[in-house]
Amino acid sequence: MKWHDLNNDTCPLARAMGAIGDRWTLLILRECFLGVRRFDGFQKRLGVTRHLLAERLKRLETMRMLERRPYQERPLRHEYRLTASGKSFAPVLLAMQDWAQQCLPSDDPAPFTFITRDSGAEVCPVVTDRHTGQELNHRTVLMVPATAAAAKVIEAHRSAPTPALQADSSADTTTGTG
Amino acid sequence: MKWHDLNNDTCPLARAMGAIGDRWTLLILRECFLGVRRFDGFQKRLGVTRHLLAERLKRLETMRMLERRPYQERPLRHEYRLTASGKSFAPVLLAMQDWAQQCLPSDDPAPFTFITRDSGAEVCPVVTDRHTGQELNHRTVLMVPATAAAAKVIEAHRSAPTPALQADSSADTTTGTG
DNA sequence: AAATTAAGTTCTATTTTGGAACTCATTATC
DNA sequence: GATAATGAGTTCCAAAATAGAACTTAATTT
Repeated sequence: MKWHDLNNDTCPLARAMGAIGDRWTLLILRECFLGVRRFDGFQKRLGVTRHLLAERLKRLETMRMLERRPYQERPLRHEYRLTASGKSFAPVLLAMQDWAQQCLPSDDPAPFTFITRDSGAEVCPVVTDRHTGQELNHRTVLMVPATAAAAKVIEAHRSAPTPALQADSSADTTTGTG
Repeated sequence: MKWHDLNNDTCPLARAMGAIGDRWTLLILRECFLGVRRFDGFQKRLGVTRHLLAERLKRLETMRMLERRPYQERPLRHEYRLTASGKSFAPVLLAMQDWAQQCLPSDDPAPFTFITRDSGAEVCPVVTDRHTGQELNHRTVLMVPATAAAAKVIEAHRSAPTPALQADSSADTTTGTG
C-alpha cells in the first residue's frame, strides 16, 4: 500500500492518516492555530526543511485545510490560513494534547495550552456524546464493524434476539447497508 | 530534526506525532480496538509488510501502548493487547473519526462505528470542558503560549489590565485581541 | 514426508526525507 | 548605484524509511 492510497480508503481514520500521517503536517496545523501564517514563520519555528514545508503546505491546501491567499503585491506574497475544515480540526488537537500529556509525559511543561475565549480559563477536554452527555472512552464505547452496528440497532428496535450479530463476522469487508 | 527526536519534544502534540506520526501506527491501534491481537491478524487486515509491522509493534510496546503477552507455549507465541495508555487513546480516535467523516468525505460509508456499550446506540462525539460542559472548538477555545495563558490567569485574578500580554508578542505570532 | 500455521527476520529496490545551496522580485542600506 | 536583506519558494544530492518478497524456526496437521 502506498502513502497516497490512504486518502481514498473507506475508513475515515485511514483517510485522516493520509492527511496527517507524517511528522510535520499536524505540527504545521498547530502553528496555524497559534497564529503563524507565513512560509518563513513555519520554517523558522518548526525547523522543517523548506523543501518539505512547501510540499506539506501544498498538500494541506489540496485537502482544503489551508487556503493560500495574497497579503501583498509587488512582489506577490501569499499567506496560509485555516479553512473551515482546518479550524474544525481543533477538537482533535484538544483530545490529542490531553492524551499525550497523560500517556507520554515529559519533564518539561507544555509550551502551549488551550484557554476558553470568554473566561481565559484553561480547558479540561473530555469527549462526550452530544445527545446524552455521557463521557466517551474505552469503558463506555465499543468500536464495531458497521454491519454489527446496524445489527445492534435492529436488535434494539425489535428488542428480540436476532441471529445477525453472531452470523458471519469472519469476512473482512461485509459492507451492507441495513 | 529526526523522527526519534519528536519523542522528547516539550510539546505534547509533537510527542503524539512521535508516537503515531506515520502511516501505520494509528491503524494498528484501530485494529486493536476492533479486537485484533495477533501478528498475522494485523498483517492480513492492514496489508502492511511484516517487516514494518514488527517494527511498529515493537515501538508501540516500548511506548507502553501495547503489551506483548504469551497466549501459548510450544511453540511460544505472543499476542498484543492495549494497555491503559493504549485504551485511553480511544477519545482521540473518536474525535479523529468524527473530523475525518466531515472534512474528508468519501463515497463509501465508514466500515466501523462507535456504539455505546450500554445501549448500543451510535455515538455522536463532541469535545467538551469537563467542568463547565461547554463545547470546545475553534470558536470557543484559543491556543496560546503557556506564558500568555499564565498572564491570562493573573489578569483574571486581578481583573485589571496588565502589560504582560502585549509585552513581547512582536514576532509573527500576534495573539489576537479578543 | 510434506504442507500448514504463526511470528518474525533478512534482503534489495523504491520512495521519502534531510540538508544545503540557488533563484527571483522587490526593498532597504551603504 | 552597488550591495545586502527579505520572503517564498525550487533544485540537487545524500541519508533514512518503506515496500515487496523470500527466508527462518518450531511445532502441528495431512
